[in-house]
Amino acid sequence: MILEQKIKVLLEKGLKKAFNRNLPILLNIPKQLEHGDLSTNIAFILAGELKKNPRVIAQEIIDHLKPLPEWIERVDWAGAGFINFVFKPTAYFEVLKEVLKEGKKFGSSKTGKGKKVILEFVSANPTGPLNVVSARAAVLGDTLANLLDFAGFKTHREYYVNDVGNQIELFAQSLRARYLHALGQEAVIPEEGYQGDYLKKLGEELARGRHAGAVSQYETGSGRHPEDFKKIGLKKMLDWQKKSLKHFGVVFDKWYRQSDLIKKKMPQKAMAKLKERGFLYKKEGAHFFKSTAFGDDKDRVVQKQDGEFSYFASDIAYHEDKFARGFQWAVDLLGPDHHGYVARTKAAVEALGFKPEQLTILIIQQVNLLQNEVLVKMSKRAGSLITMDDLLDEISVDVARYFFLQRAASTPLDFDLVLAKKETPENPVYYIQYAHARIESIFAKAKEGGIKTGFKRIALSLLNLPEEKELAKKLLVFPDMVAEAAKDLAAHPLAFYALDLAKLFQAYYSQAKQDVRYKVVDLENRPKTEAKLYLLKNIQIVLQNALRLMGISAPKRMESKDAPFAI
RNA sequence: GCGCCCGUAGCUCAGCUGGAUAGAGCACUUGCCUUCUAAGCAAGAUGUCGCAUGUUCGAAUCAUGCCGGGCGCACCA
Repeated sequence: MILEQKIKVLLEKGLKKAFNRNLPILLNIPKQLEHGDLSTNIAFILAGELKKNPRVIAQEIIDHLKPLPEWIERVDWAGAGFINFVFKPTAYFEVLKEVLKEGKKFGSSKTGKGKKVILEFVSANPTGPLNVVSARAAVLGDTLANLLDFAGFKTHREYYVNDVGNQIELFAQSLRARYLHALGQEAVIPEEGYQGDYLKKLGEELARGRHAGAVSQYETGSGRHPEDFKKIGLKKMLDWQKKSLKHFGVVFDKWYRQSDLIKKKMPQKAMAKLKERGFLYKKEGAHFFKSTAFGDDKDRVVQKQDGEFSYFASDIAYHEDKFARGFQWAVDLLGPDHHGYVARTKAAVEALGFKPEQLTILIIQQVNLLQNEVLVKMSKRAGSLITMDDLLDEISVDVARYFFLQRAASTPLDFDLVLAKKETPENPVYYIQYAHARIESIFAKAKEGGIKTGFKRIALSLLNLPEEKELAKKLLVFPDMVAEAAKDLAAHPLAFYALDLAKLFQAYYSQAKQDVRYKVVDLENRPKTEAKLYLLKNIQIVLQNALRLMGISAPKRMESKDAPFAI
């Protein structure tokens, strides 16, 4: 909070005068209103050192804070020795001018100092449509990128395409089999291949093209070359994935192909570097990376007995390249099945000569898709999966995004499709959007009454209801929440914050039914109306900022009132 | 066996750089629509914060051990 800094300085001076000490001061906002606006436990910390009663210390500190700035009403100690500050109510509303001035930028900061950060997320195999787990990763990664941008970082969203290796071969073979089936020929889908319906359709599509005689660029001689299936299939899948992601509001800056990396011989180069640094050795015909030197459980194969590089070798090269491209910080979002990867990847980064803190790996826990409380088993190869697209057939992007953002990445997510649909009417996201829309319509009402909303001279003392102070407080805490969330790489505080703020507003608004003092638009009392609108404008700005960071729309009207959630 | 995540209200989860009476959403009960959208509001009930020990003036929060659940431990990607 902006006022917090001022209190800190005040306390520092007081400490110096009273005890000649210089301690880091922690302030927090008490849960109980009776405990004031800000409180500190500094007396407890000093008590240990000075061997004195914290209450006595607290009193001494308070004595040395005088004279108090005019915006502080009083300071006293309470409980076992907490020092509590109580502000004059107008202090908050005064500071709200900052919110108005900063508008869209309110809450942003320069803490990132323009540091270049690459976020890699989703990175699913390009062998099929994206499932709901990818959806979670996509929404979280996208929101974290927004958050980091807002906090002053320079972010880059990247999708790593595993277009090399066994899975792709199996995928191509599966597609080829489907294609041949469509032509009435015998063919077998590999045992570990991809059974999904989408490949059947694609195979048929390709076969139709052949019969029509329209397509030939993929054909060599009499039939399609096996490589073509890889190429065509890959393109189709990537286009599909891009489209699905776009529907979720997620657009990547770059789709980075593993095959490009291999073409450029980057694994070789990275391995050479590791060797040079002494972290590579040969055993039983394979090359190992000495990841145990950096805390991994065991050393990892980077070049197999058959001479091929392992997937991990490409990954090492990929991370090397991230830093070579000038990113100072790499954030990887991985699925829960990849958490065994954390130690070795961090080890690789360190072995390549980078600092361990330059790579942050976030594990996103699974999404348990439930249908009537029964777990839906998903397997891409078997073709039984609920895709991102399916999800958006059921619920809106706004709801989906909010749903995924409500939970910490480390928490598994239970998602009952039936329940999600049913719960839609009470979904918090509509509640938040409603708060925003409601403010909009209040402004429309005010405009009708010819109320000016330039906010030139606002009589702040007219904002004298306790809820108004609470609202202002909540608004002023927004930048701290954003900074904290960015620091923790956590998006869920945004979701909770928005809900809290909406809740405070809705409660405040509703009081007007019982109590005219709460009525915003009052043409008989224009100064009061303007003051309240000033507060509401600030609320709206902050709601917009919070929603924008989450990639959720801030509608001016809530439509379909009569049949709110007919599906 | 080793490693990672989780265990907080009936359900799903916040809170966890230790702080003063542990929160939200959903579900439940009871009220409230001549007044800026009732997609709403108010009131009510519910907790051995998995268990134990320790550190501390103070522990849901930190440490250690245990119990329970999930996931991972490939020369696959």
